[in-house]
Amino acid sequence: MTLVKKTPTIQDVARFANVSTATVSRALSSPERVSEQTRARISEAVRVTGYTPNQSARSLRQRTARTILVALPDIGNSFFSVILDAVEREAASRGYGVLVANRFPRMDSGLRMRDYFLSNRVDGLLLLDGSVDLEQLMMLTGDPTPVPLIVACEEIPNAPFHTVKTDNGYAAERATRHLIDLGHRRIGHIRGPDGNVLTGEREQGYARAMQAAGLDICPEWLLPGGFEMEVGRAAAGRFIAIADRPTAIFAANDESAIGFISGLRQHGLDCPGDVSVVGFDDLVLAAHVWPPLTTMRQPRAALGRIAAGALIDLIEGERRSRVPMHMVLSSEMIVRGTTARPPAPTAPASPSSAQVVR
Amino acid sequence: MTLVKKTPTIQDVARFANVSTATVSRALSSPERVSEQTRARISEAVRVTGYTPNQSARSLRQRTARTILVALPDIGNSFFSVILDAVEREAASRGYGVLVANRFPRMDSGLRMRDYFLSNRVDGLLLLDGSVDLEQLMMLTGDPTPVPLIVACEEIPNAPFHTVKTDNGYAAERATRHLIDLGHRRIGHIRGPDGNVLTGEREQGYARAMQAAGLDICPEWLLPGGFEMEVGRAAAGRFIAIADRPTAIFAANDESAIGFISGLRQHGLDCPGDVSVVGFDDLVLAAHVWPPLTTMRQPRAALGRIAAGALIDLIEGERRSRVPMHMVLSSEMIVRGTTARPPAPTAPASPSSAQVVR
DNA sequence: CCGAACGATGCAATCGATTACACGCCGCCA
DNA sequence: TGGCGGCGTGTAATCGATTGCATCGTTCGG
Repeated sequence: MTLVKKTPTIQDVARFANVSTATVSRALSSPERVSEQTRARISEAVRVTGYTPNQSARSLRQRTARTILVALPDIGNSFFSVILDAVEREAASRGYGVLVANRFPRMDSGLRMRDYFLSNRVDGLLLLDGSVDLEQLMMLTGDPTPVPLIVACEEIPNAPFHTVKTDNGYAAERATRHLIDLGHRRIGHIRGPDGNVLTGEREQGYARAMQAAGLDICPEWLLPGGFEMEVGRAAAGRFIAIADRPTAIFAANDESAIGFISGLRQHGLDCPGDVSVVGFDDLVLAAHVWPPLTTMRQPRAALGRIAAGALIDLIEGERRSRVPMHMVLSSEMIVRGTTARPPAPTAPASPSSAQVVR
Repeated sequence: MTLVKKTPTIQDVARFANVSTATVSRALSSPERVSEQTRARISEAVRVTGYTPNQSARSLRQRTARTILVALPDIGNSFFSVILDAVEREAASRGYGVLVANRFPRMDSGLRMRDYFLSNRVDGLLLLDGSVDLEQLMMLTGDPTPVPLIVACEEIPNAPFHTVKTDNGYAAERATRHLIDLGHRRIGHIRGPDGNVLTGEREQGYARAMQAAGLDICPEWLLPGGFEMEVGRAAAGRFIAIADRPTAIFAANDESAIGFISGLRQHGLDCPGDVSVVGFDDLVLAAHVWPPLTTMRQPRAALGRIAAGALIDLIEGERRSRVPMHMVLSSEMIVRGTTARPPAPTAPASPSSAQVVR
């Protein structure tokens, strides 16, 4: 008895309203082209039947999916997931769905992405990861099927893509200057992962600030790094072995900063008593560790929102401007509890030490 | 000159291989039904033309989208994003895409979800949030269009849905017992948010452990809570005002535990010196705060993987078993640095104090 | 030697919406 | 009054893949 009622189609609506399907379609997509009365009859019919347009049919005909693909290296990392949050919200507000592709560079990346596009499941790509294969990407975006693409957070060197990112270099400079202003003279740096663009940008910002203040950088102070806590903790091990230790560290991101601080503690050093630390990102976490972390805040929500918005603009206006656009958002210095004046020297620096204060 | 080459269709492949489109389709979806040679010619043709099936067309015809919708309250929260990670991986491995709907309960939830289904964009729903409107959900899943649905992590009381979750009650019991075994007798609890199922389950587990050990619970020790760090910090304020303070706290999740510890510190109390704390979840963060947090690990990756797998099973075998299935994963006790023996009493407890050790 | 059965393939309908084109009607202007 | 230009609507083609049914050989059992 209980017949499975089929989901209503545009045909049902048309029949109910006594018009053709063409008219129903028009009434829904460009209401001004349909007379007042018909429009009323149709919206009544839609209401009664409970009609929802079938997206597959629409996609097939119009060759659009109203969906964007967000490719990221690690959703599990809250740095990215906060961005994803903003992206999803912006996309939803413009009627777009968000498909996620996680662990992007590792898998068959290029292939899977190509599939998504060629199979018409997505209209554009938001790339939150600079470490992808440029070749494949170009193949995808270049002729004969140029694809709307925006790279956010990172940047692919020498690649002609639109980007949205923060002012990494300048932010690193400010972070370092903050330490200098507190009176630190020997300031070290925990680098980002090798091969990442951001690593270079932040390190250079750090170097510029040091140079501007007339401070030299001892090579030992550049600790090999990465973006994970473990790496920061390991850096602490190296750090305590340095003969004439810096009194402050600028870490390339919050995770390594937090790992570093926890490593310091294991070795009996206190932050900020013995060593001041500045991070980068301002993860939610940063405010809640102890001591709360001084850091450069990346406006991640804004970044996600802007990137998603720009991508959808790109999709909808088919004008893929030839010259790539670069949007730069500014970071904000957040001073909390991990930075303080340097400890008073307990003994004069040994004369053989390499570091210099000019 | 530069003609825009169209993306290849099944027609192109058929032409190239000198067969009909039907044969191409069969060669791709059920190779055993096509002769060896034809299959070879076709795969060659696919290779040459660079053909990828158009998903919209396929969806339209087969009424499936090969996509699942994951609804969650907050992607930005790493608790969820780690699950999402696993979900995405499992789904991808089975050829499914993952659409995300964030801040789920707040928005037009029911509506948006209905749209996703009715418009044939998704085949099933993975709900990581128990606080949704049951009515709307039933409307969606009930006849005439039953929809594959799995609720993970939480559970909707009295709703006939399949669920995948951890053994919250038992886990809470074990966490509490751990404190008891260390010698604590006055043990408090920071509750989860009001109205959340998990809040009750964890609180009851705590109560059971106390009762089993013959310990009474003073109402004051039940701190109003929530799942955010702020809440934990606030609880610390209440905590220090208690006349005869507990020597240990079982917090309903890691965030509130961490916030609580940081609040303790502000009030001059040490963890675990003065107060031991156990959390719940084992966020990545938990291992990296100071002191590293003792907690009950929820197997989040497994949970995501299993939930996604079960959902896809549900989608593919159309057998929506009438009786809802409940999968329970077991948690794991992770002992780190926030729990220790209770401090030696500095003075005999005042005789008027309310707490009791029987 | 005949017909059944089976394997391989083609034909054409189908999924549901969009849209180019055509048509009828009305009003306006010459 | 005839022609023209909108406006509102309908007809039917179209998007690309899947699939029920028909067809054509071949093989094999009786």
